[in-house]
Amino acid sequence: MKAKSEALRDAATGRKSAESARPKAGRKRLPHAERKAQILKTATEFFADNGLTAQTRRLADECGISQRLLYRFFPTKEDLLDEVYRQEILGVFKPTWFAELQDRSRPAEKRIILFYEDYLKVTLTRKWLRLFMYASLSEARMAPDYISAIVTHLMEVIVREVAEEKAVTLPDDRTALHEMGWTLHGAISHYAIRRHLYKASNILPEQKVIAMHVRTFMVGFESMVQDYADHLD
Amino acid sequence: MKAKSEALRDAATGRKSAESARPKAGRKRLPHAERKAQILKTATEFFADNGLTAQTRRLADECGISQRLLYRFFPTKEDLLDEVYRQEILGVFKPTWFAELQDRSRPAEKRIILFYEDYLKVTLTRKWLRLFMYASLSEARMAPDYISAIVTHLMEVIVREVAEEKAVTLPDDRTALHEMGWTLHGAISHYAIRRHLYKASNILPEQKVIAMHVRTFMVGFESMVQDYADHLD
DNA sequence: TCTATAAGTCGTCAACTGACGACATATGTT
DNA sequence: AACATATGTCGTCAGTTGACGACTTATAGA
Repeated sequence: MKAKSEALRDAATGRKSAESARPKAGRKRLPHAERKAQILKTATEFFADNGLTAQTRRLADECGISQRLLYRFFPTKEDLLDEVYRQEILGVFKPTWFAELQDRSRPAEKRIILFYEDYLKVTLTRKWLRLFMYASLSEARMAPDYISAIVTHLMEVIVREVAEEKAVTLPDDRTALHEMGWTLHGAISHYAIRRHLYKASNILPEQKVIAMHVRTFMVGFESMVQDYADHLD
Repeated sequence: MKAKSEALRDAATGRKSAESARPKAGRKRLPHAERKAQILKTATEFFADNGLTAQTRRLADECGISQRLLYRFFPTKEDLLDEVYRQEILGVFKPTWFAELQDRSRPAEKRIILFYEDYLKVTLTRKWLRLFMYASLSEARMAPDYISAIVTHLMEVIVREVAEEKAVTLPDDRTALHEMGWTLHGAISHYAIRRHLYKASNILPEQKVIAMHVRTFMVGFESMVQDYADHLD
């Protein structure tokens, strides 16, 4: 490697100009499970920052261990990536969300706001979002089919709950239901994308944004359903 | 490279198992400008598919030329990437959008729908979106500040136009105005992201989705503004 | 204290990668 | 036909990678 494209390369490899990494002098010899957990934790941040193509040597530096040791825990880099993905991306979804969204002792708007406050907390972090994007972009079968299915289901639940509360009759087309839900979800997700991927500054606080988007969704709900019905070809 | 992580590697490098590429036997010796244009066109697709870390050799294959020839046109890979970004990502924004959005001889809803139909056509394609995402994720200064500024401006125009038509008084906080616009823009952008990045199937046609989201935005506009005012701390 | 074993490192291999000097050839002009 | 020049290729260099065999050493149980 000559010099011209150092910046690009460094970004992709995870190199830091001045070499940070912990003082590898610290304590050593962790038990297997503990070391593995530490590697996974570090790897999550590392790959989220530097992309899935970042190098194992840099990761090892970041962990304060030799590159060889990584291969005592994971047969290949891909296996490591798989485990990071499974734990950090898939692992954060909470089955309780479905139940809570359908708890009709509370008004739907309240339920949806509470859901999104929790949802944003675990999934729409810098770490999660960047990792998810890198995974989505890669051709790997790690692809977000599973997540897509979960979110689609969440959308359907949200739309049905609002319709129930507002006594609105929904169309039979479930795809349309999902798209209606995505109206809200897309807006909120995009807030997170803007914040963590586009590094936007001058951004409103999370709670306010959620409240605003949910309100808009609730108020426009009837006419959205009506509009769909009107546009049937 | 041994064998285990072939799939991952191949995805990142742009290799195709059975080696596609055009029959490089075809006609040769294009004039400078023509060849450069061909390279840029191919490079756009190539990097959109395989990421910014894909290799120059594979790109050369894809172009049907030798790797060396690439360096007759671009001093470094980074320069090539810069030019792709400038042409394909930045180059598609149309200054006329601002004027058209402010043409009050038409109803605001109509203007916004027309705008988004055009906007989706040029920016929210697979090629554009993936490239934009890769660029956003990379630490490179190629970062989307410029785009962010343009879109933010578009948002402000849209919000002001709707407010004018509906005779609604807007808050002074411009950040709030932008966030209101992002309500709509995020929802529509996210539709494209879902479609091209998450490879979602079962998706409603573009026009319908735009109409639905714009309608929801228009109907909920007053209460969104009101809600913002209510939540001032 | 001795030792088995788990925890960890060194050094290296082969393929990959950006970059480029040296060389080859098509094409139009005279 | 001869030539100048732009178009294009070959081969190679040096630094980078994922992967792994061989080796070292801390630590707990006998």
